[in-house]
Amino acid sequence: MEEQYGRERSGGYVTNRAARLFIRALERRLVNGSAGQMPVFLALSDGAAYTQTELARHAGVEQPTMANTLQRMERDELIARTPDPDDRRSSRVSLTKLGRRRAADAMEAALAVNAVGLGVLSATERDSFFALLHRVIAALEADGQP
Amino acid sequence: MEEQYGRERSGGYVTNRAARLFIRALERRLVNGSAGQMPVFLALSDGAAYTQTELARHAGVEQPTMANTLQRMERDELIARTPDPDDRRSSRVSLTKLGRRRAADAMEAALAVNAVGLGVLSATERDSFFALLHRVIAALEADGQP
DNA sequence: CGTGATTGCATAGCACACTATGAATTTGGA
DNA sequence: TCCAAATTCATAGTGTGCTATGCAATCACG
Repeated sequence: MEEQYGRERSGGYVTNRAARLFIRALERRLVNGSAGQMPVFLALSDGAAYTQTELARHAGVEQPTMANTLQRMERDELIARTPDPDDRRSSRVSLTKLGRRRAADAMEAALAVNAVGLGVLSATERDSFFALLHRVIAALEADGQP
Repeated sequence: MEEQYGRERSGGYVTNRAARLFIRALERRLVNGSAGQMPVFLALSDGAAYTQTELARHAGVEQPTMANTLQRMERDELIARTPDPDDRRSSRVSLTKLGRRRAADAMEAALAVNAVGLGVLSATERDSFFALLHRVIAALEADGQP
């Protein structure tokens, strides 16, 4: 018998559902700030300054997506851009004082959300969870390439 | 580029990344049509007619999200709405002939994407994958409730 | 029977993701 | 040197998701 295609056995459905629940759980814990800023906070919170392209690659999103996110974060005075002296096309992005505060809050919230979502799994199961997801991610990334 | 430990051990990051890769893999295989329509196709492809609220619940999205999706699908003549004779607030949504064709295409594409993404896992690992994700989803759903 | 609560849907406004495209700058090769 | 290719970023347009809110219809109960 053919495998019945159902929502509950669809990798796309379950990962999408889990991802949206993670995002909502995070945003409930953040009065100001939203989930798309997390990878930027993660990259910059140690004081480093990256270019937009580096941040996009680091976050695993396309460049225009990161451009929009940085525009909002600049509007909200979470980041600052300083022109790159060696390349006039480029800026180095770094956190403002406010940005560092928000980054610390966001990091704490992310830990709490992970505790809720993954806390129902044993340490061994958590390892399996990440290992399986990483393999699925690798397979899908390979599918996108020529 | 060295891996950032935090990102790779964040449930939100990995599920979000996997979900977006599933969506992109699906949409590459669909010339017309996009991923948000999948749950509607899935619910209606057996000829059933549901209300908007039922579809939203079935898809696991909020009502305004489904309202937008149905509006686009109606614009593209994939669905039709017939007024509910018993409740003048409500309509029953069903697939048009074009919608049924697109639903069949989408279902086939979804199976192909699952084969790519989950094909790297053994049957046992696939079972673990879904079981673990369902438990994480349940934990996060519980977090949202009072 | 009426009225307050609930339900079904629409709309507004935002965040964030994508593709496609273009402008400016830098790089590299003939 | 000089011009074509590559790189960096911005912008336009669309889809999908959310919360907040409002209106109309239905329901429930005193």
